[in-house]
Amino acid sequence: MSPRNQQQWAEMRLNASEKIISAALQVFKQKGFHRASMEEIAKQAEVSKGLAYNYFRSKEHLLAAVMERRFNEAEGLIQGIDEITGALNKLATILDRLFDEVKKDTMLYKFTLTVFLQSDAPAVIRRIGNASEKIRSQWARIFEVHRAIFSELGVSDPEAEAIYFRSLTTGIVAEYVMEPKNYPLEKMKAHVLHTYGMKRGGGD
Amino acid sequence: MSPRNQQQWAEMRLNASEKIISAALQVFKQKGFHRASMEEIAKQAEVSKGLAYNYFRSKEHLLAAVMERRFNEAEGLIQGIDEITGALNKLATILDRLFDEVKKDTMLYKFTLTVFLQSDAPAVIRRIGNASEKIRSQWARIFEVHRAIFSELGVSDPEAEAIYFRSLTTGIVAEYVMEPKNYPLEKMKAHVLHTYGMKRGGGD
Amino acid sequence: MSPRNQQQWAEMRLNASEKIISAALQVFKQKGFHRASMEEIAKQAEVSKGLAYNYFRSKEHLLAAVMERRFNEAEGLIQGIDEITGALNKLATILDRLFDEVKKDTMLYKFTLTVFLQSDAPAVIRRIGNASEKIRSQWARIFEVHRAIFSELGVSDPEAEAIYFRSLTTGIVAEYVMEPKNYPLEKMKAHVLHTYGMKRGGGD
Amino acid sequence: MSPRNQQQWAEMRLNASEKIISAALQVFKQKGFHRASMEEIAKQAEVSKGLAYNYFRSKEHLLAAVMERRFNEAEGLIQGIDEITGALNKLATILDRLFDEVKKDTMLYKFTLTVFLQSDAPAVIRRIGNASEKIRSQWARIFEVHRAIFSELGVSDPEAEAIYFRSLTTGIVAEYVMEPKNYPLEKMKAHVLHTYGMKRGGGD
DNA sequence: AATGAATGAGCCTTCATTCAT
DNA sequence: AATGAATGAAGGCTCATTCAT
Repeated sequence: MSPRNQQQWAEMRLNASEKIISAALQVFKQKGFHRASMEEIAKQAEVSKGLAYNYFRSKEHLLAAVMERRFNEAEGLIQGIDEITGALNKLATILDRLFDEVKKDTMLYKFTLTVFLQSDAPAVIRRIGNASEKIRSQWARIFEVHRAIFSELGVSDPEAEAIYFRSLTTGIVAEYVMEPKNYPLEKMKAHVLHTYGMKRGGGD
Repeated sequence: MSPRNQQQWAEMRLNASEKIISAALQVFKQKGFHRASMEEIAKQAEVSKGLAYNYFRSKEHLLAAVMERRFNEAEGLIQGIDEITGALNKLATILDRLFDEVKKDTMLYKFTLTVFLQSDAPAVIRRIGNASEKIRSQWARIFEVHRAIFSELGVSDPEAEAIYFRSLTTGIVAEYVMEPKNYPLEKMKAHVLHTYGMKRGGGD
Repeated sequence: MSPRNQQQWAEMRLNASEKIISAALQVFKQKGFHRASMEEIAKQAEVSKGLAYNYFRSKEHLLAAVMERRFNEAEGLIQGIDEITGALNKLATILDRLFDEVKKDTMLYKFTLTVFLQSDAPAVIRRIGNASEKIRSQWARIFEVHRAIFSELGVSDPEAEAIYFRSLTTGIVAEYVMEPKNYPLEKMKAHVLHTYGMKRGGGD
Repeated sequence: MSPRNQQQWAEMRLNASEKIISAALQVFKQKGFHRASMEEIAKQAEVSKGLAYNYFRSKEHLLAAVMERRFNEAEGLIQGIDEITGALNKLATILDRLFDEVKKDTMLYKFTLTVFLQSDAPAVIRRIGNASEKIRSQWARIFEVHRAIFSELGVSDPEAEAIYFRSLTTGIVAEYVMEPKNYPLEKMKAHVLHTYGMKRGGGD
């Protein structure tokens, strides 16, 4: 009743909610969305199944929350990028960060890609609203950064180039997560940078 | 002895088998592997559930058969490519074919990508043997064609370039199937060709 | 934290669990293990199918639980036997109790024997652990009582005699449950006692 | 059409029928009645599933046929027993033969016992007629031999003794097949003979 | 007589979700 | 807020049996 209690409650809620989202991500990464059960997620979160349903109306809503958080974290990829001098350096930094993360947490990226490719999952997320808007805006912000870099690089159609770049990195990540053991990630990174380096040189 | 001769039996088996595989692909495309039920697949194939299990030991085996057939069809992408003059033309043809197909049957490519990204599906296919070998060899053949083209293009490291190219096309396809309405597929195709064209030009 | 306290939860679990075990035994007795369906067991227990799986991981685990309880009840056969004077009286009491039970609940003994003879069932129970140990120790305790009685009877090899006795009673029960209408159970009981009586008599 | 053809057909029928019965017994022994599938039985018999159904109207009818043949073979246990001098020797011979067989083909006896104990199987066999009568008469003949032996032994109630003896051997076999490794079959045989030997001695 | 493709009922099991407390 | 017992709808899979040839 007292404001303090309310705050405590709010914190508990936050904590529990966060714990559940984290647990869900863990289990989703291991088993994929369909094979993950609310039972296991709740257990992993050290929380009752009922509580999970207090916070998230359905398994799909929980997925949406997981994806939303993922996108919030994705901002790290472009954080402080403005302070780096030189478009190529920016690009290199972005690739470094992305590929490092992909190597460190391969399953995470596998899972994320799967969600976006699932016949129904993206639709689900879109439908779920709340998450949708945040994800969309986050996505847009990242894209904008890319566009700016290519603009700085003096590319003729920076928007197209940004889409091209995103496709390229998506593809590299996708191929990597399919067969991490055999995919020459570092070589591909060098290849990408080399390509853009040549372009810049050639464009002058 | 036999009321039907060998050939007749074989034809019956093949017929039913093909019907089931086709139906499975239809349903997989619509719902994804997990949401597709054997019941629905059988219904789509106008066949009893039991018969499906007569031909495929499990839903996963059916998936493997579907994927195997997909890869057989994938050969079309590189068919007769040798008769085309000029590495760039070959590349252009491959991209034309691929992107045409992706546009015509977007769900098919979405499904295929999903299968390869699923946490467990690739392992499944690998485990299922029979299919595995054919897929692997088909995959290798396509890759070899790519490599040869880049070799012809005079690229310094054709193998790396082939991997890069595959990643690039995978990424473009992936991004396209995620949002077909908004993705500038044609522009990207032009971009890819332009990129390689510049390279060739740069080589002059 | 908990809406119910530990004890309440435990009681609920025990209640439902017991209801399911009892129902399972009923259905197993009527139809045998293989013909009994979880559906029917749940219905008999006035419980949902899902709940049964909440308590017992599989039909086989349920069987193990049923058998474990049976063995706990089997202790009744030797309860208070020490307080009876005279080895022959002890033997007579054991036979009385056993045959009375067999007559009262013929199907139960039929079922129990079947379980132990099933090609796979004993292996199953052994595999299921938990139950296994209790059953084994219970079995051993009963055997020990028999051995002691024959020891008291002055038989030369009490252990062999105990095995012989167990085989004999198993056989009588088996033959009885096969054709209860026609098997002269009482006469056989008298015969057994007479046999051991003669032995004692012969010792005089 | 010609008599010769008819005979050939009859032979083929006999052969196929016998092959199927043998195969069924093999599979039943390994898996038990319920886990055995007509598919596997037919395969084992190198015969089509359809043919099996030409000979046996149902799986249960096939079981009945299997059991009937078993009983025919069971006659071997008492064959030529009349030519042995001395009731005790006859008894010893019967036990030798039985226990030898049980040791040699434990699964066979396990299966047979299971069939008779199954909640429904005996009823099934009874219901199936044809087999029933043969089995019943065979059973009666064996019992008669036992009775005669005990009569010769000078036992006061030979019929009761025969039932007792059958129960005893049933029990020994049952206990043995449950745990062949640990059951002292030879010792029990000696015990049985010793018991009857004492009786004879005591009866003088 | 003989084949094996085809059927469909039935079974075990899982799991998202609800609900009384 | 929190618990976990309880539900019931599916879903994968098996298998006895039928049937056209």
